[in-house]
Amino acid sequence: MAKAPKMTDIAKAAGVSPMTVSRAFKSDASVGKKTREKILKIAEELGYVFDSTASNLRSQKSGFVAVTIPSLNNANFADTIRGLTEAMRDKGLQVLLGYTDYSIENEERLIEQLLRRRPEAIVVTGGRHTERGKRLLENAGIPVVETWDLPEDPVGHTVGFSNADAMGQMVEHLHAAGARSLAFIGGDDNGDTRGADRRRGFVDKARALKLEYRLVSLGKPPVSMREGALAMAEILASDPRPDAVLCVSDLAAFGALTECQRRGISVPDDIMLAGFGAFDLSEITVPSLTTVDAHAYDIGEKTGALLADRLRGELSDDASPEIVRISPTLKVSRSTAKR
Amino acid sequence: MAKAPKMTDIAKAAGVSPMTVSRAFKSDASVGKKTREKILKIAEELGYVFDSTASNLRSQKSGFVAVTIPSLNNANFADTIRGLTEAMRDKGLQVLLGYTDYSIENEERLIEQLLRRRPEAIVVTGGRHTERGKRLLENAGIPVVETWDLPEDPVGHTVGFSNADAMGQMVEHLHAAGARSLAFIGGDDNGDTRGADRRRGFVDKARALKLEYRLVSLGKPPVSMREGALAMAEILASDPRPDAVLCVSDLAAFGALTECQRRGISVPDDIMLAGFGAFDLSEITVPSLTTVDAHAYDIGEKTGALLADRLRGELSDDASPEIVRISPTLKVSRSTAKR
DNA sequence: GTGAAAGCGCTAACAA
DNA sequence: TTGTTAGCGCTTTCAC
Repeated sequence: MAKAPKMTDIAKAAGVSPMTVSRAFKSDASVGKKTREKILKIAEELGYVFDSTASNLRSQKSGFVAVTIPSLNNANFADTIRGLTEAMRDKGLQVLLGYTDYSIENEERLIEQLLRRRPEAIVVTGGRHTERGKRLLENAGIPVVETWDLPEDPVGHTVGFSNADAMGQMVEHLHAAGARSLAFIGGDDNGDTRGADRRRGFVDKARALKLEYRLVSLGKPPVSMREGALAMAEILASDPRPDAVLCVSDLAAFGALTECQRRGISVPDDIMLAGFGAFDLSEITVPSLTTVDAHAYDIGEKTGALLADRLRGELSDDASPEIVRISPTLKVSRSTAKR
Repeated sequence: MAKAPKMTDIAKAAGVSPMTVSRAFKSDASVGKKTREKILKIAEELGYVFDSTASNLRSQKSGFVAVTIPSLNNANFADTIRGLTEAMRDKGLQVLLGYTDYSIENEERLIEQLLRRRPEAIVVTGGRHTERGKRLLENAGIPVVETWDLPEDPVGHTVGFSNADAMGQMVEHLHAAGARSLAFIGGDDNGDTRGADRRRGFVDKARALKLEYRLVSLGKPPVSMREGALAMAEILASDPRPDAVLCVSDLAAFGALTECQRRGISVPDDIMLAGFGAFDLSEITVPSLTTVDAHAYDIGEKTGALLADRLRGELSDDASPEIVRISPTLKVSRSTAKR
């Protein structure tokens, strides 16, 4: 196969200068209409593929927005990425994605790796980082957005919500539904700050309402369906049983629900059950799960909109770190509705 | 904030040439141990971040492997990406990911966009492409891998399996389990070739075994849990009912299962049910779902291994397109085990 | 609307 | 082990 043609090859073939070819590939540049058509036709015929690697270096714009999420295999984060990708697409920006497996040490390595690609902005999940990770973000010289959280000391912009408050609302709902003793199924502390915040919100609100409560913690995050089932088995074996079980995610809640099904325990009549995250399955389980919709897609979309603004007006960035608060919605459903 | 330091700045500060700094950042290059340590220390102090954008241009190596998947929000594809990412990480290669929403027109646009970044290889899901998409792949001048399928006319390498055969095995299993009339829940044709192949495998095998069968098709892929439930509702309303229902994915199967639960229909006693994909939930539902494990993670890992080989020995590539056959495993479980 | 010259920040190739 | 020179394929800048 012949060597891949470059811009000068197209220029020669079209009888114009490389600069004109370059302009022909930008939609807004000033090129004669016929000239452009001719150039694009020749380029297609020769199988020319624009080299953004060179363009990026010269123009000092990569067209990337770097993003880190804890896990690919999580519908919530996938939705956020979709929202972000779609908000960016029109602006000609591409998402460069990496996952951390819920480890801030991995996050640090990932951030460094991503910054080497010279993204125009970086979006991270959560507000907890290693010291060096945080320093890398601060010194990156590009807009930084922390999502899915409201960090106390944000690095840059924020698009998120209080996981603790959202879980607190859930506790209030269960209290109103008649529950007086609760259990919380979640992971250990390490890594998943959102999970830890939810647990904290649970504990604080349970105390405030003078409810009995207990915590069932499993290994490191994310808590799987299977672990949810194991935790529920433990809870069901206890005496007295709690009136309601709250879970760090719908996946854990679903696992817990199946354990009830296996044992012939009725949800919500024998025990109420709630999840977090409004995953697809929460709507279709029997009974459907009460959960919290954190509006994952919106988080991505609003992050994209925020960045689109910032990347337009050059200077406007360090001027004003922005905080976009998302309001999670409590979705009450059958699993907490005693008949 | 001061301007970001570049290699020459580090060189000056360390009293060496830029070339030595460059070498200090490659793990295998020949630099004095003390020199390297000094350089790395200074770089860290000055907050230097290596610019791979420039490196890529000069060395004509991007360090990217481009990957397209139909959807981010699918645990199977997420697993494949994890497998691929982990196989690549050691080789210093990064995955550049894009999703097509199950549309080969989107795929074409995506391929073009990805190729502009000059990836060192490209991995696509499935073997069906637009004409121009296929041409782009053929002319890309880099290794191409098609996955999750065994295309009749592969562009380059293949790491996949026959979706039709796998579903055929499932039909055989149900036949052996005593089913004589079957139904298949799946999507329409457009886009999801894997789904269409599974349906074809279902039909062919059902005919070969002289089983009665029917198809329940829903909108465009992916078939959701909700659609699975709707399809099952339709099937349960029919008379006579089929003995077994096969679904294009575990997600559809789970939706179908919940519909049975809602109506007090016992799976497997009243009707047998099977899915595809070995999603997490298949193990934990009540009853657990018979499914096909396509070894999604392996697909990614083996693709990574294949590419690592090809990207090492320069010439070995166009020499021999490789076909790596994955053997899906039938996972028989409670949902097809009549008591 | 188009072109010429210079250079983005690294590293290949060669030299010492 | 270290340095020098040139240049990767584009686009900025300035000129016409």
